[in-house]
This record gives sequence, structure tokens and C-alpha cells, in this order.
Amino acid sequence: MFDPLCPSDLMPIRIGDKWAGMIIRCLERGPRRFSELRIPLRGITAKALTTSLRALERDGLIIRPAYAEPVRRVEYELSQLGRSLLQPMAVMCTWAQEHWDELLDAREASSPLGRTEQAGQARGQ
Amino acid sequence: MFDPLCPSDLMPIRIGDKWAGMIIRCLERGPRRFSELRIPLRGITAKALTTSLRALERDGLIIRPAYAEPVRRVEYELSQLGRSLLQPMAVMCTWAQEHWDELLDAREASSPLGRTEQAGQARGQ
DNA sequence: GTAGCTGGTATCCGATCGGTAACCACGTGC
DNA sequence: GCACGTGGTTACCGATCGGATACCAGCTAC
Repeated sequence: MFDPLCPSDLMPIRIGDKWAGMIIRCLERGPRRFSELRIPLRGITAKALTTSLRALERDGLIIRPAYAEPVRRVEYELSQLGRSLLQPMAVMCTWAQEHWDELLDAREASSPLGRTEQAGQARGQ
Repeated sequence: MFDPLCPSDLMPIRIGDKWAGMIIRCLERGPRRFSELRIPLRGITAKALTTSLRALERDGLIIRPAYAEPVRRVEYELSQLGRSLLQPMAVMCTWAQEHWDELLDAREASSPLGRTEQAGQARGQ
């Protein structure tokens, strides 16, 4: 789902820490379990996921109902507050999509190599 | 202009690095010189300001026309791209203003000090 | 010459970030 | 008993961030 080349790393806009934005997007379609989250996040370590989830929970953006079932079962889902973030996030995504090329252009132009680095990058040129 | 208590530090949404968002807001009203920027940014160090400005410049969000005057004179201003960020930023600010209280509430409730919540999740709903 | 302003750069250093690996409690299945 | 899966926690460790400090070049003013 999120590949390591995902623009999010390079984006000048970020939600929370490194993973928070992706986690929120993962939860957009409904509650997810701890181990379910680890899959789309491409082998995020348990520690990183826990850290991000705890931060989001602390900020009230997600809630963590723990079911009292025989087997341990925890689901994370967006709270009302978390859900309210989706609209601003969408705005940012729109901006990103519209201006991504300009951003890449600018970076390329100011890269120390200055070369046209034709290493397979067939973007808009 | 930006006091150290400014919410921006605690915000779950960030533009660029620590200072980038504030710099953009400083440039919103027109070009500013290096030393002019240092004032509203409350004693940001020259290094930090340079770093942020270079990053913004690299991303094409600001431009840096250097005037060939006898005295050294450099002004920074938002590029078209940078200006296009203002609208998404406004959306985020609106979100922040609307939900800031909820966020603080959540943090307070989950702070180690917040012992008032010993009755489970029954805080002020 | 020397001080001061401008717009920086270079160096050091402590704090934080983020990843790896090991471990843990609890319940299941064999 | 033992391994296995779930949902983590802990210790460690290198990389990076960000602040403090010192320094620099170019120009002006005295």
C-alpha cells in the first residue's frame, strides 16, 4: 500500500510523526487490528507502530477499544476528532497532487548534481 | 509574533521543519530580509534560519533575489508555489482553531498527571 | 585601524528519532 | 510440556535535529 518511494517522505506537509499520516489513512476505511496495520505499512516495526499509535491515542485522534475476548484482540479506529482531520488531509493531498511536479522540478534544479539525472525518472519531461 | 507557547509546536500537522511554517507566515505579507525574519521568530539562530530558508528555497517555495547593492542585501519572498500553500495552510489553521480544545483535552486526560480519570474512560464526554 | 552591521558558515554537542533485536504475558493447539 | 500467534515492552545504537558558539567576508562609519 505505501511503498518506500511514497511521496509522503518528501512532502513538506506532515501529520504527526513519520507514520501517523499513513496510519490515519489505513484507518480511514474502518477499524484495524495491530497486526493488520503492519501489513500496509510495509514492515513497520512493532515499536514504531506502538509509538505512533500511542501518540495518536494521546491526542484523541484514535481510540483503542480492547475486547475482552479469550484471545487478545485490539482494534484501533479513528475518533470523531481523527475523522475530522480527513478533510484537511484531503486538501493537502490535493495540493500535493497539483504541485508535486513543481516541487520535484525545484529540487532537481537545485540538486548539487545539476545533471538531468536521466536514471529512469520519466516524470513530466 | 510567535511566542514559545505557540501551538505550532504541539500541532499534529506540520509544514516542513520546525520553523518553515512560521517563516512562510512571516513572508505572507511580503518580502522580508534575513534579519527581519529573525525578529518575529524570537531569536531563532542564524543557522536554523539559514537551514530552513535553504530547504524552502530548494523546494521552490521561496525565492531569494540578492540585490547587487553596495551593502549586502537579501530578501526572501514566497514564490507562486509557496503562495499556493497558503490556502491549505489556512484550512489547517481552521481545523486547529476548531479542534484545539479537544486536542488539549485529550492530552490532559492522558497525561500522567491526569489522575482524575481513575474511573476508566469516563472523562468529560 | 577598528568597530559595527549584513548575511551568513563551521564546529561542537546534547537530545531526540527511528530501527533492530530480544524478551514478555496470555491464550491456543498438539 | 512446547511451539506459535497476538500485542506489545525494553535495551541498545547509530543517525539526525536543533541550539550555542565562534568565526568569516564585504562594506560603512569614525
